[in-house]
Amino acid sequence: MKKAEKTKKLIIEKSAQLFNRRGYAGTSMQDIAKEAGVTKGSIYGHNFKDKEEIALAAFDYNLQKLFGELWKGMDQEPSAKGKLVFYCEFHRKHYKKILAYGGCPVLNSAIDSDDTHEKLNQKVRNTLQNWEVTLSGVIQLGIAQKEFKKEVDAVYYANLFISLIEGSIMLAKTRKNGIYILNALQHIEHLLQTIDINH
Amino acid sequence: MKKAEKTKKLIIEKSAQLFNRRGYAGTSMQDIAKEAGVTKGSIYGHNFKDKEEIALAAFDYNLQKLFGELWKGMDQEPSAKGKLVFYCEFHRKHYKKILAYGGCPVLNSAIDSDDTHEKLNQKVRNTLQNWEVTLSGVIQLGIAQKEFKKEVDAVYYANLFISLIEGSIMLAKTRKNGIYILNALQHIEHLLQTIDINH
Amino acid sequence: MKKAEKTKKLIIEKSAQLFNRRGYAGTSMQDIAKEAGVTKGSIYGHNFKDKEEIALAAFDYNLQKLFGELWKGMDQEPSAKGKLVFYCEFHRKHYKKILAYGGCPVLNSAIDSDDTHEKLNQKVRNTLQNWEVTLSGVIQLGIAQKEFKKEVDAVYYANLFISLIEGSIMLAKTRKNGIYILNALQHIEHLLQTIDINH
Amino acid sequence: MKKAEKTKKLIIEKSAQLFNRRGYAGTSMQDIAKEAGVTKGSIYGHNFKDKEEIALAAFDYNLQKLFGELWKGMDQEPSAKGKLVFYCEFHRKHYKKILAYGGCPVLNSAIDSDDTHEKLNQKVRNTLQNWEVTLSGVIQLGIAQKEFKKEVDAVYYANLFISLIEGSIMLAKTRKNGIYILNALQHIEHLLQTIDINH
DNA sequence: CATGAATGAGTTTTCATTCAT
DNA sequence: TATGAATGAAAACTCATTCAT
Repeated sequence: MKKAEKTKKLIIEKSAQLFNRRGYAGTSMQDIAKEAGVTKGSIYGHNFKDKEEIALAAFDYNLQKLFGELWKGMDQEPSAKGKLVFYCEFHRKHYKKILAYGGCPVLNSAIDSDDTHEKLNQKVRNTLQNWEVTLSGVIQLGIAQKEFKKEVDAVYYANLFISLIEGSIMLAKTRKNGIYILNALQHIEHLLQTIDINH
Repeated sequence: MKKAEKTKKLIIEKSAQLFNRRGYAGTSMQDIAKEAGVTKGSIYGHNFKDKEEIALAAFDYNLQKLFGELWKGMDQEPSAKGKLVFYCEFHRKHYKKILAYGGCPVLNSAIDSDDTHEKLNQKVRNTLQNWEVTLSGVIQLGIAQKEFKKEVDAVYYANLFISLIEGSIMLAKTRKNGIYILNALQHIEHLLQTIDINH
Repeated sequence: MKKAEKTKKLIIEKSAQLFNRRGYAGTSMQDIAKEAGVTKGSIYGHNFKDKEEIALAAFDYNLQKLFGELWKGMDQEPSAKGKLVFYCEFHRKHYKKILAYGGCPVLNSAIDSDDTHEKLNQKVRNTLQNWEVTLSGVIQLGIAQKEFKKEVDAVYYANLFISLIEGSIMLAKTRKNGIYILNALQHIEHLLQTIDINH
Repeated sequence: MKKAEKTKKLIIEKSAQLFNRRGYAGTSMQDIAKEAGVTKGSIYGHNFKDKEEIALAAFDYNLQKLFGELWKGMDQEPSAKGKLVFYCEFHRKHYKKILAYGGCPVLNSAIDSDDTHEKLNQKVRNTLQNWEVTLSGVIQLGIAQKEFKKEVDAVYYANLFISLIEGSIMLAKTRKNGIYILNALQHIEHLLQTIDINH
């Protein structure tokens, strides 16, 4: 990797943490430059058109950093149930890291960008749609593989899972207590029982 | 009401909308002054020490405006089940207004304030705790009144409800579709069935 | 005294302390109104044209408050030597009060007003001239009354006394130690010995 | 010298004059920017945290500018008497410049900063202490070298000299007449005679 | 007369962005 | 390319003063 690419990556990495913690308006170019150890001027050099472009790249970086392994891991599980159990295990294993990192970047960016930053908002929208598609796809796979009852509404459950996790991350972050996430995960696993074909 | 009080109320009302839509850093005193039809200077003449103080008052105002009727209405219902059904009905009836208003101020302020605005964050924390206490209190009332099974974990369910609603509001706001909220409410009502003593 | 006059006096008294401590630019109309327990608007009522007018009245008030008794007391002494000893005694007795009050208003206003507030500066200039005239007059009286040597330069000594006292007040105020004033007074009294006709 | 250093120096130089003439509160960042020919924003780009930091640097600059040569010159004189005569000569030579510059920055800052600007006040306090130490050191050297009588109280005289000069600068500035300084210097030289071992 | 409210120009400070070197 | 320096607009907040009631 060339130096320019390395610097660009560094700027994204460092800004990503800041954006996740302080939001778009709360993160200054100064802060980013300082954190990345480069000059403000050089950020514009050949790398980024403006602050928004950094924020967009930072969002992608955060997604990959926090959830990259999640989808990979789920892929490795053959059964739908296994995939969804992995989904819960993953969050149970990593929620502390997510909280320490400033919370879920999807939730943070969703709230931060609505009504103000259309492009970032669009990115979040796409992400949430992908999550819905992926999770509901797994559930439908489960139905096809006779793991889950055939009358289960896959999209409905997918979004329940997302709502439970994002809502409980907000609770945990604000109330400084991870139990809310653990309870939400427990409930998701309970739901997996109820849609199990053997239930 | 005196003129000063009227103006003060106006400043809070107008700023409350702006804060809910654009967040703390994204809302300038200029914006507030313009929206309220007063000069920047005069805002400080109305006993507002600084921007933070306005934001704190605005948060209280938003809470009362959007959820004031909720707790009142629940109080009127004698049965625990009735209270919780009212809770769902209320959200079903008002979610469009909430979305149009910029989303749930508790969720928005929770995300906006963490890591940066301690006082507002504390207010949100208190609000979420009150919600937990109130909802779990209703469930425990239901247990006492033999409406709900005695082994039900009241606090656990209370926070599931909160997570589901807040998470789904984020989804609905971002994906511009109220269905996520309706589905979350449906699930809450389903949960109420499962904890019913006659279930 | 009518109420209006009383209020006017109160404004002057309270502002006088503030001006002496914080200077002209450092004292706001807000501060004055608060300290005097009146509204900002009422200050302008029929009392004062603007802030400068208050500062001018406050200067006169401070002069009278801190040094009014000095010139009266000197008047009562028949001999020139007695007058000047009283002058020293007075400062020895009152320097702590002067320091606690924010220092000598003549010195403070002299520094505060030069290059910026012509009218106040003129007032200070007049005051210092009066002091010179009064003190040198006493010395000349002493010469006439054969208390002091006839070749003594009255104006020269008068201004030495003023310089010593004002300079030492600055030292005492800044270094938080009254000894500098006491030493200056001791030196003035020593000088009185040296110009004594019996020396 | 690099451009940045040059600009920084320029900002200090220009602000130093303004602060000495108009005081801290009376000097605005706008004024400084205009005088230095830079934009307000750029001032903060030159490692000045805030206005106070500029004022502190300006004070040091003024001290060096007006009195730097004084202590150097005194160092060159071998005898204590020579040093103190140089001290007087220096002031006699430069008092017009000091008056034109807005007066003595130590006196000005002492009055300007007391009760309000603690850091600047501390700097002034240190300066006055250094002056005391330096002057009394010279007098003690004179005693050691048998130039001055051995019973002379060095600290007492040092502060008399400072009081006389600072007090007379205030007089001269306000009454627009340098004679007060010249008389104070004459008196200091007279005092040097009286403490001379040959007197 | 007195007051509450407002005004608008002012304050210090920060920002994203540009550009000569 | 990279950087130091600059820019100008905008941020939060304060001020002396005015005036309708």
